[in-house]
Amino acid sequence: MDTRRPTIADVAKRAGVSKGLVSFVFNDKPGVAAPTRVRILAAAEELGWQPDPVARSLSTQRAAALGLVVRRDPTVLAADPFFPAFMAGVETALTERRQVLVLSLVPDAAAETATYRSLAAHRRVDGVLLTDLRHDDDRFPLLAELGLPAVCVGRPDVAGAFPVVNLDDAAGLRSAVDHLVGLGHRRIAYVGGDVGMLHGRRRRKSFLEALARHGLDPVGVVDTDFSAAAGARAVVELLAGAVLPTALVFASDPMAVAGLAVLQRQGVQVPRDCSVTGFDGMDLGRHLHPALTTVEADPLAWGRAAATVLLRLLDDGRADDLELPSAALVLRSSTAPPPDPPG
Amino acid sequence: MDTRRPTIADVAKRAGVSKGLVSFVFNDKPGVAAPTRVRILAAAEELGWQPDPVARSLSTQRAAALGLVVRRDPTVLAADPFFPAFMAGVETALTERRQVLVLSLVPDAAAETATYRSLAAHRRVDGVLLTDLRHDDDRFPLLAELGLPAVCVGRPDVAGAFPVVNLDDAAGLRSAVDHLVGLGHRRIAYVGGDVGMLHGRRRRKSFLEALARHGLDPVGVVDTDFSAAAGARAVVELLAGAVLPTALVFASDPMAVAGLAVLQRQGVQVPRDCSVTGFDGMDLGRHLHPALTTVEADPLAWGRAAATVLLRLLDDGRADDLELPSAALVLRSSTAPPPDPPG
DNA sequence: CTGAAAGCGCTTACAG
DNA sequence: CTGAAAGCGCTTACAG
Repeated sequence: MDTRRPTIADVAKRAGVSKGLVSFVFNDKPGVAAPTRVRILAAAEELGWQPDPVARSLSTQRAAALGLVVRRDPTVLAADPFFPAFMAGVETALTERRQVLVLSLVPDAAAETATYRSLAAHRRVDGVLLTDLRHDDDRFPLLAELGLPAVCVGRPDVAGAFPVVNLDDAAGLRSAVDHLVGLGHRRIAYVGGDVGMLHGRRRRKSFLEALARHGLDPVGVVDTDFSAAAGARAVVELLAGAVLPTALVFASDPMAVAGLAVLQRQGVQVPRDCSVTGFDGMDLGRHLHPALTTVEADPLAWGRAAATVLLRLLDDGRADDLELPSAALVLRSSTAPPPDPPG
Repeated sequence: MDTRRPTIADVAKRAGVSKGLVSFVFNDKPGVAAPTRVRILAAAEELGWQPDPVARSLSTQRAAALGLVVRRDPTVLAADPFFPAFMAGVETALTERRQVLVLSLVPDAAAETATYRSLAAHRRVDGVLLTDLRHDDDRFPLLAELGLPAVCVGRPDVAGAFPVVNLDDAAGLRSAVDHLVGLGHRRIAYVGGDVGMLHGRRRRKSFLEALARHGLDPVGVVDTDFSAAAGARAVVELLAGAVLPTALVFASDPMAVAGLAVLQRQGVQVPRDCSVTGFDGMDLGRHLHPALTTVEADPLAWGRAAATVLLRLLDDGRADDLELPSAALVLRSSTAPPPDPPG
């Protein structure tokens, strides 16, 4: 019994054709007579043969792999519900296409750059998914230099060399503000994320704009690094301010959870004395006391879409931008009318 | 200007040697004269050449990639602090070795099997990291059939074909129980995880043994699937029982958080009326009110160790098991003496 | 200690 | 519509 795995030559011999023909069939090239095609497919099937991606890579110069380089502190990453779902979505798109996801978790900017360089130099991936887009993002010039195709997960702030798969945060934040104002809140504060990241920056802007549309100014705005610790500190700071907010809008769920704890610790009851909204739809939020009102997106769909668009870019040399359904407010029990409604 | 990337032939020509010699130098084979070696290295350096992993793979039949297939619901995965840190640890071990991590997130058993088969059939990875070990784990026969090397992250329940990198949970659980008993608790209940998973099963056993050493029986034991929702349900169930626990030991932090909320919702104050301990060291736990007493391991070190051992196995054909420092109890504020100490 | 050559398993012009 | 051959960029016996 031959334990050696079959090669294209075995299939060719069995089908009574040349290797080239077999290759043509498996690459959907035109010009193979239907009966021949059937014979070849049957031979491959019988032998259990599939093209070897490594050999194919050497010929085609394509890796059949997509890269995702995540530069985040593992602790912050662990608290974030986005990535696992996003990756699962990427996965669903890749599997059908016999592609693979190469993941790299890096601690800092230097490691990030080194990783992209290494991925490109060794052609380990054909393209990359760009998440956590930053203001003046140095990955754009880097990828241009490396000639590595990419898609932007979220809208970049520069005219793009790369296709964009966007999911609008603003609408969700607007609903959160509208909801609070509708409840009667006038003294609303915001605990934002990392403004070096575009989504952090945009959520902040969306909050301020939404508030302004009601003719309101924020009672306080604190920028953070998205960590729970920073969220907690921000609340301490806001509570020490001159005018106490009756509602707190957070740019992420982990911060909202930590903020909630600070409020409770200081004897502020949520939502009776102060309302709280989060952002991200962390599963744990629904199991808190009180359950967290938050803004939820669909990161799984986002991941699938981003991978699909990147694959399209690689195949066709171009791909259209894609706009996904917006993030939406999920009402739970951390919001209520303010303690002393005006009027 | 030549934009074509250099190949081994270019390096050989520049150094005035054959391609074989260059290859020997870059694969640390003996038998290259020192001066020649230096000349070759210099030529490669000047040209900025490094061996192309794809071409190398085709010759060596090694992928220079390790696989991690995670079969978990994205929601449960998102709540778990283990994986991001574990992967970051894997990363640190791989980078130095010019290896890459191929990650696959799969929803169910069928997809899991298909993924391992595909990874093996296409030689996309040289070996895999086995996490979330299960009782009677079907991955062992599968990997044996596929001839895919692996290392076990945690101790399997069968005599192993694969090296084991273990981190003992039992000690941490024991400290949690000892701590509670030392505080005066006698009515302790346990909210466990998925007993289909070995760590779920072992934590349960460790809890029961630790309790038995104090001559105590649990007031209740509930198995779950490790999800926050199940943790919440378990607490509802325990609170409806005949004898109320004064302390709850949870097999994971997300369950502990959800359980905490249920207690609070039912007017049970933590830790005054009931103490709570978690498991895993989720960062958010430290920012809760009350901050969660938990059992913490070092998943980053675990990831690095597991990858290192797998690489050793691939290089040498064998590798010794490795035992890491045990998980340890981290005291915070969710534990206190029981409301009515006996005696 | 070194060189020339075959081979890894594909793809893709090129010729017929 | 089909075949023979070169080439992708390495590694590794084999011969000297």
